[in-house]
Amino acid sequence: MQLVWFRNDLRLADNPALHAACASGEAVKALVCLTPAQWAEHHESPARQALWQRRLEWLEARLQAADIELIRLNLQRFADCPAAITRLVQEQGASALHFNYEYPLNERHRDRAVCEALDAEGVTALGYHGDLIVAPGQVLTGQGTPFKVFTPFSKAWLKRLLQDDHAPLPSPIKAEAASCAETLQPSESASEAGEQVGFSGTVSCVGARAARDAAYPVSDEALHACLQAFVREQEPDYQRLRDFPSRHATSGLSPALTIGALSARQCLAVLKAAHEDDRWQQSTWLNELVWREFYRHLLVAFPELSRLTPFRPETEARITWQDNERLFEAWKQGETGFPIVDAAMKQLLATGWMHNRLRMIVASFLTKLLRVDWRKGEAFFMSQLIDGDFASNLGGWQWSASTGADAAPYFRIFNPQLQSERFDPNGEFLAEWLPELRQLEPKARHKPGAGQRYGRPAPIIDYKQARQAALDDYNGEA
DNA sequence: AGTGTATTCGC
DNA sequence: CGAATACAC
Repeated sequence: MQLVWFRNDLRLADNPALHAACASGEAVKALVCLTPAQWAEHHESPARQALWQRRLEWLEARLQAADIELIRLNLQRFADCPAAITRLVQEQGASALHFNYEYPLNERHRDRAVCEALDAEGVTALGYHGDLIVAPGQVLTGQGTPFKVFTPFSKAWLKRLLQDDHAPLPSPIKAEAASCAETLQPSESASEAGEQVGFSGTVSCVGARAARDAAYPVSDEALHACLQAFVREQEPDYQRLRDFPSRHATSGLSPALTIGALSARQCLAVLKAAHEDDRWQQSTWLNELVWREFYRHLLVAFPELSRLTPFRPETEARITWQDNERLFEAWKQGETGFPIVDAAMKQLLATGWMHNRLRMIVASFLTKLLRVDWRKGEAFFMSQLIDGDFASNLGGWQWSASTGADAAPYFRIFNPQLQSERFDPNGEFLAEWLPELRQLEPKARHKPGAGQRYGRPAPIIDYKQARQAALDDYNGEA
């Protein structure tokens, strides 16, 4: 008997670990380790945990139909895994354990300890790079070193991609009868989406509204319909429309990617299939998937990143973080008095999801204007996001704080009002999340007047002063 | 994946 | 005098 250990790879197709176990010809059982104390330490959000559980139930039903039992080990922390899995392997008489790698350091330590424990029992434990399109270590500079800058990485990544066939692995489990297929809600589902790359996984089907209703679909039928619909109908306009939060022009597949209900490789396959020529290679949406790959490759090449150390410590040494709990609290609650920041935070609090353009705006606001340590923002995002993904979130926050690989220069400070006017020109997004502002003319919503506040708080900082203070601090003039 | 300010251009 | 451009931060 062989075991497949499912983690954030809750899928049947394009799953190398499941594929290998089934290919052995032996009986197969599936395993999950429930480690709520560890998830809490990782600030994993309730929304993400609920999505993972729902998808697990879907997966369990499919596995059962193929006579694959799902075994749940109720543990607390990753450190409990080696002993519990060893005991299980002995009880079940398993000959091998298969799993797909996860790249944060705690996960890698967990997996190494499990491998060593099983090795001592004479049981084979095998890992696979099922989470990535191109495996870590496969994209290197001419000197054989890892890339630290995105643009050359992406060129080398594409070149490496084209050297191999990256067709997704088929599901080793026969398709089920359509009876348990989720039905897609008409019209809304495919268009409400968003994807995240800077800060999170990348893709979901239903955006904001659905998250609030716990209505992100978890069946393959629904997820693949969403992916197909996005690539066919929205991806062509993705570059033009993605930065406007009110347009719902992103894929919204990030929660599914983050828990591995969909793989990046499956996304790529659908994108390629939609093109008869090579133009898919220029897709801006593909570029977002490459960001996801980049941040995972970095995490493998520079394991210390997992300890929340700045990628470039010399940059962070020049920053004095302010430990102002009042300002941090205002940011968390969406009560800063800056409409675009507050609307974005309200969207996050209400739905567990935030448009990526807005993630950049609120992260710049927190790190540059409030000068709150980026690690506080990183942890808060993880605690709220339904698509919380350690590598992407970490990469996004370090990019925003200008401490990361290929980060924004420190002086790149977003002006919240200009960003609002540029990316929500008609004030529609503001009106959706700050209903008090609906009484204002669209153009006036970006900056409520000095006297009348229309039910919104006064700005907690003076933008010009805060911007100058950040620059002065960084330049050593403080 | 930016902003602020000075300078120049064009009417 | 607004738009385009240049450049510093």
